[in-house]
Amino acid sequence: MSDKSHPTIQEIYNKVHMIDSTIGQATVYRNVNKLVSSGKAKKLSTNSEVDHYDGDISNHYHFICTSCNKIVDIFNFDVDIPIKDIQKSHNISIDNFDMVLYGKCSECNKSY
Amino acid sequence: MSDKSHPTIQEIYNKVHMIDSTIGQATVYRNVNKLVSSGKAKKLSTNSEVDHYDGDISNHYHFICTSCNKIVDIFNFDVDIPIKDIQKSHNISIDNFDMVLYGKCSECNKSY
DNA sequence: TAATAGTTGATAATGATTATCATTAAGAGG
DNA sequence: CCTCTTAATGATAATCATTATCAACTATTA
Repeated sequence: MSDKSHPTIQEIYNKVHMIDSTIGQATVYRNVNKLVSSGKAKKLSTNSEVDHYDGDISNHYHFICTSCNKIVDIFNFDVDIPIKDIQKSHNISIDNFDMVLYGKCSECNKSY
Repeated sequence: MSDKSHPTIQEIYNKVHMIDSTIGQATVYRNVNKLVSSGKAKKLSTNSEVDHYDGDISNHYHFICTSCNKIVDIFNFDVDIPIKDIQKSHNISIDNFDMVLYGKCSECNKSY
């Protein structure tokens, strides 16, 4: 839950397996899914084939660098205003969202 | 490209196969991927296991009803302002984004 | 202690996507 | 029309992430 690296299941498994080598992949899948379905963690669906997971369930965006594939949290913006507007204008209720921004991070922009 | 239903590959295949039954799945996969990688269509990665595709590459959000799984386009908001702010404050360049909102549509909110 | 319910690890099964490959189609000169 | 080269196709096999299965183990309860 404290991991800020947005790991994949495989990365979580590797980490867990280091600590306790008796734990299998299935257990990691089961427990991560349990966290997600109980709302204690979030699944990040991206354009990459593997899902990433985030233990931070607070409202924030994600930025993915299309060069180095790094995932960065984006916190400093007011997300409530557009959400409320959309709810009102479309007569829907929004419980949750995933915003994924794609582009180049500052490091990858430097290199040419 | 004119299909506004955000179809899956399977749905595209079904439609295409009706028109010309000699066309196989592989061809649909290949050509849809070609459209996506050349920027003429977009892949929508959602929390569901199958990807959906959108021939409309203009900037807009998507709303997915968690009851009936309907996907709705959300156009009426100004997406440029937060994007520009984020680019400036994080020193990144954003080429593209996916915003997926999850909740209940007006029809599913009515039923109880 | 005994009974029941829940969790686990190993492995098989599933299902969406991708790779392979022989065949067919398309294009470019001549 | 021909030949040559290159690209696209359909069928099928392979891949890979995820899920289901199931016997063994653990926890809980009475």
